[in-house]
Amino acid sequence: MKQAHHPEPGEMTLVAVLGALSDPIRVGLVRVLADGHERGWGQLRAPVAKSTLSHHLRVLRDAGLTRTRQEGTRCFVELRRHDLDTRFPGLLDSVLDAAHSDDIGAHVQVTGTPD
Amino acid sequence: MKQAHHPEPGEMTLVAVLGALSDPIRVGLVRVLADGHERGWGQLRAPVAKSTLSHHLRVLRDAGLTRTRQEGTRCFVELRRHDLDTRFPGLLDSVLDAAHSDDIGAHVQVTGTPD
DNA sequence: TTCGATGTTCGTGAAACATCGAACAAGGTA
DNA sequence: TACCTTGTTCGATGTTTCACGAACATCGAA
Repeated sequence: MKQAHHPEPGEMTLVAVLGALSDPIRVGLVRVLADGHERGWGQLRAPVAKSTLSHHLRVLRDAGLTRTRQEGTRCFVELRRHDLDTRFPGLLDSVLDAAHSDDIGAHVQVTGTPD
Repeated sequence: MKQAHHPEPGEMTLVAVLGALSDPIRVGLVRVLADGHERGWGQLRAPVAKSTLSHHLRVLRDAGLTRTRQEGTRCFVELRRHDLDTRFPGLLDSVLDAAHSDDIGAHVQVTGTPD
């Protein structure tokens, strides 16, 4: 389990961010993380195999949307809201608004148990 | 040359719009159209073959970002800014701001001659 | 050290995408 | 009518993406 790369705000590209958000599952993940809380992998419930979920989380991370932290064998994700808002002002909010009103990615859920 | 389908605002989906914007050439096209003027195909200068340009314009149209009008054998495009702003408030503006500050899609140009 | 839990990576296949050139259709023009 | 211009569609090709299960690596607990 190697430490993944997180792009600096300056390394983030608009096209990569929009590409990362052009998938319902990833929009669902972002929605789930939008409350600002860090979540453990295990809390994330998405209708895909774990390797596929790992893939989607990687796409989000590589685009700079999320930050991954490792603690022992557990992993935690959080939304890089501040970095995003600084780099692309207003973008995340408008996407979240639209995702909410259209209920995109609703099949991605988070369990109540903290781990 | 058949008449293309334009989705109603209610038929537009967030994921399709973001997917359409996850390509530098298409972002460039949107930037060029962002001044609100209608443009003829022939004014659009992009570093791709004409069939590829046709493809990109179709993706934009299918996602609901642009409207195509036909006049004789010429075609004209314009940005559906009002529809976009109504359907996904703030989204287009934040994307255009980001595209401008990062100069995304700058290799897409528009010639001065109206046709 | 052995086992179980947690994620990542690999190998693979299907689908989607970007791209091109060639062929085509339709409207003007000579 | 013949030709030219304009844009679409088609077929081929190579790349990327999404998906899965299996194998692997790592850590903590028994």
